[in-house]
Amino acid sequence: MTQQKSINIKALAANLNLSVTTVSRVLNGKAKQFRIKEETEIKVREAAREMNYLPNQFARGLKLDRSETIGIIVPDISNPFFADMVKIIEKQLREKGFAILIGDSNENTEQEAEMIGLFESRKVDGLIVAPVGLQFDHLIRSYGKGLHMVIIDRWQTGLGIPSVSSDNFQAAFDAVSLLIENGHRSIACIQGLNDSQTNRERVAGFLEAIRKFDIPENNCPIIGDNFSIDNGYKSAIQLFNQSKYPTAILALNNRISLGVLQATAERNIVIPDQLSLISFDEQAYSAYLNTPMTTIEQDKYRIGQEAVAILLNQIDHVDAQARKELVKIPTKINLRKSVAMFE
Amino acid sequence: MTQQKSINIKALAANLNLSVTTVSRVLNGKAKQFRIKEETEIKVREAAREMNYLPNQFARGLKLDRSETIGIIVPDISNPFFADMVKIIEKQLREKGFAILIGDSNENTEQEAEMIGLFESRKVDGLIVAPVGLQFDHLIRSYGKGLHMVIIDRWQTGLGIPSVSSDNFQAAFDAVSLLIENGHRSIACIQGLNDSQTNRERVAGFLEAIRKFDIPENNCPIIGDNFSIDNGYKSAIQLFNQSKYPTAILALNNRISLGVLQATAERNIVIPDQLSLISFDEQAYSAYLNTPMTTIEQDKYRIGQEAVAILLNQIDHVDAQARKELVKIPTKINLRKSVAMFE
DNA sequence: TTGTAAGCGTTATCAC
DNA sequence: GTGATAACGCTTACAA
Repeated sequence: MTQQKSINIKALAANLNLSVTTVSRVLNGKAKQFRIKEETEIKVREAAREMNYLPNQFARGLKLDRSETIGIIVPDISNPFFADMVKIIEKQLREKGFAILIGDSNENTEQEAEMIGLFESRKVDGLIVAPVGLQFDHLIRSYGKGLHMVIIDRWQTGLGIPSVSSDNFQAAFDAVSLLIENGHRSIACIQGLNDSQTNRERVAGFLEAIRKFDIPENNCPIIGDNFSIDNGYKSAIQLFNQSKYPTAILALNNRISLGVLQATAERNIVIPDQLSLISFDEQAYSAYLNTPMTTIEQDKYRIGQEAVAILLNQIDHVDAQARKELVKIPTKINLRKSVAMFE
Repeated sequence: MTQQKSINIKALAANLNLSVTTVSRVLNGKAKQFRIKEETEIKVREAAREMNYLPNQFARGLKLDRSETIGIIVPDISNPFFADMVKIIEKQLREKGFAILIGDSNENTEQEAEMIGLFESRKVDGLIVAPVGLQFDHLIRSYGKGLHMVIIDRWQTGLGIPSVSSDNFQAAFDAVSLLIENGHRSIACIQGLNDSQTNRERVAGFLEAIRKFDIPENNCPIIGDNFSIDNGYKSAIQLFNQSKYPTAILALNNRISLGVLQATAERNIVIPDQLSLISFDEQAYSAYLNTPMTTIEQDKYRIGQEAVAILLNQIDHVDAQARKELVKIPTKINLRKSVAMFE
């Protein structure tokens, strides 16, 4: 069975004894502008609905050089953070009539670049991309060629491409301040991929808080090297093997804190009695753990909203000069039982 | 800044002093077929790469009535099950050269139907859809019109549309059998949306196991009415309020079991000492909970693989008659510490 | 071995 | 108020 040709504007016009021009005008909302009889307009609209007319977007796109389609590329859609981002962005764009092409780069820069080609040849009107984040030249090149683009989450300084990201520095700073205000004087940071911008900022916020409150840095180890469960587990075990381990841990993402939980269960360390824990990334389960976890939650909704707004601005040629290079979105802390007053 | 026109086949041909025909043939891999000089072929390929030629898919699609694009519609991409499905399907289809249009129906049938229109006008070559699952006529209509389609997860009997789904009956049957073999004689089932096919099958499997082992049905309450955390929580509390509550719970999805966890924490019920628990849906956190949870894991990879295979078959007009209406994919149990020998 | 030209379904320009 | 027609960039039947 082959896809049945759906009706086209020519057939629709023939059916109505009208020219394609008139039909096209009505269907594009230009009836007033061309002073088309109201009677005609109604006839056209009704027939279109009845005959289930759907404009062929190939023909439309070819003529208008516009697809009403936006591409989204994320490094891993099975990561709930990105899945949520996609959901939010898809909804907003669909409400504006756009369709969404999705790409999962699988944390692979080469695939990311390939996808951009795939999307360019499908003439996307713009691109929202959460890059792998280690190389950016292909992005810069496409943006330079005139492809409308917004980067979310994993930006980098000096890219020249509009970006939207959480205020990771402030988030870490606030979380650590909270721990300190609760009496903690020895706080460990289990970090992720060292040369990602995200990690750098979170670590910087951690350190800044330590310094501001004059906590000896020696009491506050920064360990770990990637964003995996395993790294969280191993780093925690490493801490627990010391005679006097820190009274609190800041985990720089949700995988790391899962690893920490595994380690505490194994060592029978009770949270928060023997260890306080704050983790980046609110998750569906965060509130339902044995000890509900205090988390740093990113405002995905606002990140998506800003990204969409900036992209549509680019597409509409508006505000070309007023664009900020980086929009920082504040985070919030979900205070739960995994943080206790120490001493 | 407007999107810079990328080079077209005409310009490319002019640059090479060749006709567009020849260039088109080379680029479509028909060089042999038309006995184009190898020298010419190489020249063309090099120039295309150098000048960064990308075929305009509007023009191509208009001519060929084919988009090399597949639509995927899911009811909620923030649900990790569907996010994983999308990841798997996207990868497989991209490897075959397809781009993916994504739609999130937000558990709303009307939006689902609207999206199908959006995708049809973009001339998707086919559709993989996990429907909301309460109404199917719009799907049947589109499929009847010749839109290639595969349904995953939430199928229904008698649809006439090829479907791929986990063997929910067998999964529940196996899980309950396991509990019974571990000495449990009073097992509760906390169910989800009552009139969804998925729920029906899982409950049927639960009952079948109970009967097969001659467990009194009175000892095995089936309660709950939707797939939410809250329903899991309330149902569990309802059970715990009885003087003698069941020794084991089967939770029909991951949200429900989160609610159960919340209730056990609140009531200081220790898993598995006082209660065994098996939950549908393996999750990232399942293995890292205080008591690692025994889960029923769906084989998303195989579901995706089968769905893609069936869809591509439809598109290639192959095997039109050999198609099965429903492919059932076996599940597996991840045995962890939340199930204990009772007595 | 390569080229010419028609046609896919729209929209926009110009004409009436 | 409405219509005829060129053009968008590609593939392909037919020519050479």
